[in-house]
Amino acid sequence: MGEGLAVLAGSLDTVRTMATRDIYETGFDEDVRTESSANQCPECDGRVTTNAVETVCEDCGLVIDEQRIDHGPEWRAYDDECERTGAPLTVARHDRDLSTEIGRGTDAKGNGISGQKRRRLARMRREQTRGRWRSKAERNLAHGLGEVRRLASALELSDTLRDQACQLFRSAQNEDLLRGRSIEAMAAASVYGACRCNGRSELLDDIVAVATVGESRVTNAYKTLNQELGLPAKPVRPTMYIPRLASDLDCPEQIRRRARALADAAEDAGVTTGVHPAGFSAACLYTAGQEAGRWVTQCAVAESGNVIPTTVRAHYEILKEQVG
DNA sequence: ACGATTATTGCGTTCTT
DNA sequence: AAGAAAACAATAATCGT
Repeated sequence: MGEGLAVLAGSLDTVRTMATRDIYETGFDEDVRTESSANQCPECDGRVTTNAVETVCEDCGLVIDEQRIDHGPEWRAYDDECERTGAPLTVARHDRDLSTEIGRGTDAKGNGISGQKRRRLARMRREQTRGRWRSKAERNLAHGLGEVRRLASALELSDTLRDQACQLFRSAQNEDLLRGRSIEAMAAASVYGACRCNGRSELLDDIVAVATVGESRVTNAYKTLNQELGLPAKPVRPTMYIPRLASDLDCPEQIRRRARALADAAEDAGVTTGVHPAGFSAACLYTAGQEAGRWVTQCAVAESGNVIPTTVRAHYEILKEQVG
């Protein structure tokens, strides 16, 4: 009995430890990305990975190719109830771009319009504009999607990613997550969520930098978004910080490559779970610098990674063990 | 600058109300 | 079921060399 309890206590301890180390490791277990060693980034010769939506350089973040999914037109049998045709729908506009615009000046044949007819058209246009938003919710949706589009454009995200963000915003509104939160905050959170779900290296700071609201509000919105919708967000990995920190420190190409290799090896070895990604990344750069003969100090890399030298030191020790 | 030691923080678990 | 508390790992702060 006593022995059994001891064993149970031991296993519980292990479980708890693992749970604690899981903070930065939540999300997908399997990595859907596949490496294509044949491809190299034209900008920096970095390694290139391809996922479901795009091919992107891991070093500089350059998007090399997008794999758009085009299922072609829908061909259906005659006994199907409906046929669909026309321009593709988009999730990026509140009315999916299906609304009618009433032009001015000319009719369909390009002839001029005058007099009574013009006044009638003007009235129709006014009513059309008034009736465009059937409800407050729809108005909010249009506002939110506009903001998402603006953010996506400011961050130079791909159309695919932008549409995912728009879809997230729609879901957020459908789940009534906007209550008590600003539309701008949820829009920013949607963009961030889309980035995280695709394993992109954009950080919260990057989104906040172009957002119109403060970081805390975006954080709050993203938290609820993540909780309520159960986002398949991928963990933030140390390798995501390497290019950022490297350019921040004017790092030589060779050292950056070495730091990447170190970070990759560490991730494979599973020693990066539960640690501050930026801190570990900073340690990788420091270690690579040491190997190449004292390139930067611990303090320097720590500062650019927004951590303290102690943290860099702790991971530096681990990296030395790894190498040796 | 680097290393060692101590303090703080944030987390999930577990016990309690 | 919700909150308090003890326990733990990672990080920050501090001091000494």
